[in-house]
Amino acid sequence: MLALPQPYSFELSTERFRTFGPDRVNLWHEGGLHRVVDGREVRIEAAQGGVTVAPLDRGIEPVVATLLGASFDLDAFDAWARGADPVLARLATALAGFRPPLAPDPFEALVTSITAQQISLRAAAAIRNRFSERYGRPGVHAIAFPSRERVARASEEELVALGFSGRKATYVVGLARLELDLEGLGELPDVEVKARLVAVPGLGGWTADWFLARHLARPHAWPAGDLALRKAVSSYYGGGRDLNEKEVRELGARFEPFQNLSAHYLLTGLRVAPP
DNA sequence: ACCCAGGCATTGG
DNA sequence: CCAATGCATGGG
Repeated sequence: MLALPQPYSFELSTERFRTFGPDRVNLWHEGGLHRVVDGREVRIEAAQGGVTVAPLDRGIEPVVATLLGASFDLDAFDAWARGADPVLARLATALAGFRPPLAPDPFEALVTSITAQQISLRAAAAIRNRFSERYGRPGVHAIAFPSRERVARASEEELVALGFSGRKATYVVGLARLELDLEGLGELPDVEVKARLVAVPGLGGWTADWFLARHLARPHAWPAGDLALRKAVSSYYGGGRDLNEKEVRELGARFEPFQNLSAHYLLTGLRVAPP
């Protein structure tokens, strides 16, 4: 049993893993979430006061806690939303206990974003599944996301055969082979993380923002360029008009200091509790 | 047979 | 500096 700060909604928090098609790395299977952690497949299920994790070997708990977004301060967000913003006040109630899941590993976070650039999340998931099946270590049902070392030995041609564009194949193999301490990025402030990432071919502002949001869980991360976020912000705040990236970025100031949680509540809100 | 989908780099003005 | 262009697959 892994206790999570209450309230916690396993159903809402894992919605993302079911909505865009099957994800072999974070696999929804018979009412539970399966993922390979440290080489062993674990099954995570809803339980009173948190989740059960089986098997619960040494060292598993911190990774699962990260995966499930345990570090977000939902109480503070909830209190702020009720006082500051009617839209989020409503979503905080409608989505009570929703915690954005995180990518526990930086290489996984970046490659996942590269696959999702420009194309639908369903198409990206299909390509990523083939990629994981090809290079990842299989568990029982789920597959471990391919390691950086394994991808460094892959060829661009192989990736293209899996459905990557020629460009994305170059980016992914290049990232795997790049001498850059991805783990060390977590020690740096937001702007510095972003600067280092954007300097890498294939990683732009959108990818860097999602890295800050969904890997590092940085409170101020606000992916204003994201198409789905722009759509969500437009429908909740745009008065029937489509807001452009600049407008969405400027509107982000209104969510200080909870831009990351606000973005997730708006995105999930649009699917689960539309205006 | 289209068109769009949770971008990015390159090229041309 | 900004606009136009090509890219890959999956779903409508």
